[in-house]
Amino acid sequence: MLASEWKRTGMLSHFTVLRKLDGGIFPMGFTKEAADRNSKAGSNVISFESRQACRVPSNMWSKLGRLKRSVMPKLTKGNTTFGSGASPGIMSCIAGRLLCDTFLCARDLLKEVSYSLTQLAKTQLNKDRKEIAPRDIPRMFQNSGSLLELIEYGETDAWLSMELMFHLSVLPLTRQLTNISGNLWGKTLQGARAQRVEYLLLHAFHAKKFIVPDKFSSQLKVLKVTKRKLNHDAEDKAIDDLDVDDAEIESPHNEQEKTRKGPAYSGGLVLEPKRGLYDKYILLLDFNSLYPSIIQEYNICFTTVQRSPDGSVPRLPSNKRPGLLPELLKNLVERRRMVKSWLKTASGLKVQQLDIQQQALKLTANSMYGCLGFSNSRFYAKPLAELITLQGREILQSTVDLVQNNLNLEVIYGDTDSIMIYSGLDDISKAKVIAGKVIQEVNKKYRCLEIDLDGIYKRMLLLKKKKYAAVKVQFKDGTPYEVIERKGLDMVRRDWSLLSKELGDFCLSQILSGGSCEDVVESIHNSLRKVQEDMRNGQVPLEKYVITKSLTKPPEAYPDAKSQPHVEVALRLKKSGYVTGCSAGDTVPYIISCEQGNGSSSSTGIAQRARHPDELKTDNGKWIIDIEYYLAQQIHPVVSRLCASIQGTSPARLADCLGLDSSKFQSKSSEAVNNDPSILLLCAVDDEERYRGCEPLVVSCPSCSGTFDCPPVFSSVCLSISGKPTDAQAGGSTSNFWCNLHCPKCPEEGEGGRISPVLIANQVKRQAERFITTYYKGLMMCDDETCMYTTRSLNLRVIGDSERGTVCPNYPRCNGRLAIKYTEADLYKQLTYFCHVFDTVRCLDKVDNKIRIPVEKELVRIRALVELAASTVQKLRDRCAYGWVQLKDLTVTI
DNA sequence: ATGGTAGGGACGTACT
DNA sequence: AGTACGTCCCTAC
Repeated sequence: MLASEWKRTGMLSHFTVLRKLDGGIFPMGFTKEAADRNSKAGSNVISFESRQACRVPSNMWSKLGRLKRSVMPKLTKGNTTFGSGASPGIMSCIAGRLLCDTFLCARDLLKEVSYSLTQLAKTQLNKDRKEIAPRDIPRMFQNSGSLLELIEYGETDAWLSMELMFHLSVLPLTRQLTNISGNLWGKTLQGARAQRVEYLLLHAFHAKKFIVPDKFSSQLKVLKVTKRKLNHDAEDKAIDDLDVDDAEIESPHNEQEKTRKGPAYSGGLVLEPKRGLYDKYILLLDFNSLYPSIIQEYNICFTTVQRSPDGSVPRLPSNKRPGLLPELLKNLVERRRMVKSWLKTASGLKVQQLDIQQQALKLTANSMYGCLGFSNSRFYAKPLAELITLQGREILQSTVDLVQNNLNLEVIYGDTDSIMIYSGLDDISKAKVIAGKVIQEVNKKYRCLEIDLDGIYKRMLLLKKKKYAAVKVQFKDGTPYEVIERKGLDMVRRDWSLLSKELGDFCLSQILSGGSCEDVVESIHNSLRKVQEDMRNGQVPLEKYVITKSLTKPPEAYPDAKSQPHVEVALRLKKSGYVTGCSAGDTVPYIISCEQGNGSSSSTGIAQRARHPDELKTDNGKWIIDIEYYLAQQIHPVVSRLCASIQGTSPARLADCLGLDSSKFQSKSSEAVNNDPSILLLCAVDDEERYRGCEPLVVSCPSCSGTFDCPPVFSSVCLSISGKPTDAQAGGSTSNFWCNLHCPKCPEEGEGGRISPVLIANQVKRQAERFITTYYKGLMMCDDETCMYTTRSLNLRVIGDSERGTVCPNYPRCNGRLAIKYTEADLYKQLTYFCHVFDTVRCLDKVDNKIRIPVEKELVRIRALVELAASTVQKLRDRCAYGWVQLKDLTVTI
């Protein structure tokens, strides 16, 4: 139906049933208001139930379903099913009726950050939904006006769910899928994909007079396996009356699959990407429906493939007579081609119907392979699935070889069924010619398989396997326009905060803008500064910091959710009454665990968890939450992150600096760490500061025991690394990497005199400590802008005449004067310098032995984090006033 | 009861 | 302290 049709008044009717809250009454005037509305509508649109909840006459309740029943089934019977809110108990109540769960459908058909009704109404239907917190409901029962309002919200929710169903064309699509496969519509609506393929194959094999495999329940399988084992033990070779291949049933249970689903066989080939930013045309070619095509190309079927008894991958069939599977797929493809041809001349509602039909045909063809590899499928055929993926890998590899070796083109990436070719051309029409040539050459080799041009990228940033972005050139009526495509990057993932994603997306758009390197860097820096400022001023909405994660299992599946903090939270929310129906697939706020490490070993970094003795108390069955404790928990990730930024700092110490109760951040760190002065830097870091005039870092050489100054220009500390020392032992406490900073007194060759980052880091720490306890009283430095001379007052050597003041010893090159600074700022400056060197040393990227993070940026980052933490504290405090804290781990990376 | 594998990345714990 | 390895989540295909 068109929307205009079902939205017509009178097409749909509704009613609301209302009951009192426990121990409550209906507000004054409500009864009359409801009666008025009913008489106005001509029917009972509002009816209220003054008696106990759910007291339905025993002859009535089963009318919900089409099966007449006298005993109410247990509604919670069975697991609180995967993803769905309806348990088998509930399903049995509505037997014979179709249940369309728009939450499940939306999750299947759409890509959204959240699948809440509010979010979907906004993005799909462009409608605002009012959210009512459960805690507000009692208040709304207090007067007639607000109660009617509440009723309206409830009715709106029902309406929105239904509108969503129409919007997503759930019914037409599932009906088509069901018609194609010949299964039950109700099952398709539940999302039983494997069953659709099962029925499709059942019908096809039955029509050809094959005997189909038996269907085993999982219980039967277990029984059979144990029985078989017993038989083996007794060396009893008696024939089992339920005979099935040993390899197929036993192996999944025997091997790793017992411990939750490792892959059972190998899948698609992913090429190692040639990373980089490409700015000339890139061709994206991919095979159309690779796996269905392979089945047809090589005639892969139960009826054709000869399986080897040892469970190895079978050989390709030599049988030329088409098997059933290829025939079935061929049929689906042909039907789809026909539907698509009708589509060209169709109009109106017919277009929509045909389009859905072709979608359904494609979905069916594509899901066949997956079910061959599905261990619980009636048609489970691991050898076939393996053979198909093996062919896929070989086809991709041979295509790459052809393109590279015979056509002399550069393949920069490819995944399962696609290759990307860097043309190196500025001219799109020439690039297209190349694409045409490749397509021609590749397609020559195959009968059914077909490679095609899937897109042309103008620019592309290739970062890692499955992580890239590109400017895609598309055409509308012949005129080109550009779209940015993002694959696998942070901003397409749901588990990053909005702030981080927006910022990342902006940076990406700049990088792909084609502007000069300087402009791009400038503009990215500007945006980072802007965000930093916004965060400091509290202009970033709290929601942008929030991270949410989904549950893959129902909360009940985790009895003591030690390693699933979000699940633990979900359980608590449920118990506290705020969330009534939390189930797998729900998105829950991510809050860190209350558990502390087991204490038996040190953990990576200093991210120990806080624990408070009064964590949760129960009083008359109600949960009492220590707000301060939760506050500490909320901030703890932030604090830990900061600590990780500046090694050697304890959460407690940092909490102290941020004005928090440090006892709630107590970790097992040693006293020495707690006294580390680097924490003091946090309050003083200023990105405007320069370190000119700071006391240089003194490094002692491990070989000759002599000392020398670390270069005062910090970028020169950021040297590349000369490689691993030969005796570097994995697992030892020494670093595997070395700066090419070299002791000037030791010979250049050999191992002597090389300085490791760890050594520098230790020197920095020691010197910073010494500095802070002894020498901070006075610093003398030259006031000449270009001069770097600094000295401590304690060992001052002065050149010049005392009447004119103290002259810089760099005389005669320098005419500056030495000024004595006693300010605290200088202390911070010096410490900042140490910190700077320290962090520089820590910024070694072990992947390609290059230092990636310029020191200035690191400082900006630390400062931003400190500011963020401080403002977060306040925001969290505000939030706590309402009860549950919803702010999550902050992972904004500047 | 309710298709597949490959892979990145965060995080936690055990081990050396 | 550093590493190895497993779990979880989400994505690409």
